[in-house]
Amino acid sequence: MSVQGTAGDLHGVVENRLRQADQRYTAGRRAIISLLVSAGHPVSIGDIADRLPGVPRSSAYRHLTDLEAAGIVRRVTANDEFTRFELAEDLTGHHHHLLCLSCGKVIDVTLPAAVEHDVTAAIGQLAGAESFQAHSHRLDILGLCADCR
Amino acid sequence: MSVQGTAGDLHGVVENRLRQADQRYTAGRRAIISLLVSAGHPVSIGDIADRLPGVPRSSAYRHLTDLEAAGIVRRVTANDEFTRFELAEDLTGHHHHLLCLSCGKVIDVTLPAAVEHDVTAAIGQLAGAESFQAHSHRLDILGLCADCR
DNA sequence: TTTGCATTGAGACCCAGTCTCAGACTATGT
DNA sequence: ACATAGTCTGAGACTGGGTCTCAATGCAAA
Repeated sequence: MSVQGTAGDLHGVVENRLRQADQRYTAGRRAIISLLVSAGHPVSIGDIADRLPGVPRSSAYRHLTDLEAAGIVRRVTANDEFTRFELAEDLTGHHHHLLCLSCGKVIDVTLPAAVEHDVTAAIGQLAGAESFQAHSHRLDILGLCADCR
Repeated sequence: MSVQGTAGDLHGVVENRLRQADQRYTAGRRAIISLLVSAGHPVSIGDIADRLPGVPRSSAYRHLTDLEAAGIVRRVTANDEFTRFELAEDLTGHHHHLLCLSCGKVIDVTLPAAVEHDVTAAIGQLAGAESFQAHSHRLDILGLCADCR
């Protein structure tokens, strides 16, 4: 289901999606995508400011908003932390998060396929009962990471 | 597992928990708890300001922070919306949320017990593999409510 | 009633995130 | 090569949710 392969493939996919949204794959956007890929976990605006000092804050927000609208990145909101961003699920595969309540660290994890399947089926039923149109779901596990426990 | 019963029981439980945290169950806090109980769904600061005009914003935040620290209320963060608050799970029972991406509405739902059990077991395994100490989990279903779809 | 401590209201303050606008860049037509 | 139109970018002002401070008040125990 997910689009995986070399980094070159991924940049091509990103470029195509931006094209479909009438947008260009410029240096600033490429820098942010490369950062998200190399990080391998959700990244905050602060991380981006640290690692990409040449990209101003307003541009970073704009890029991320545009990339989100084009279905390339996704927002991750921890409990009361600031927003983080990661590559969209269809570029990386469906997964969930371990969120450390102490340091804010985010670790990606994947449920066993059978459990994920049951959850998805249950969500379909619950949503149907409320006439709710479900687009996606997120399962976040809150606790303390190995460093903070 | 959940502490349920009459409203009187609940206020007693709240009072005891505050006592254990060396805090009093004062009029402002009681007003907020009553609002959370009567609302029956997560409530935003804006809702509190509307329904409890006598409670200033700074006091409302302080009360909610204190109540959260005492394990009486819980924060619910929608995708990029502002924070909402609800009674802690052990006062209302474990449940999950349908979050409307358009209007921000939150609907409480409960997974079938068998699915919930499998999810909890899977979380235990995933957390263990990462040396992560899991305290709780949240499953949010994102989409459009009946009014917005 | 006094003393000590928790609680409260009012408002200044902070800062993540948004908005605006002028200038730079890029693609395409001539 | 030049012009033109439209997109993209940087800089900074602005917004508003959330926090912090501090003086005043309320409550409990002696």
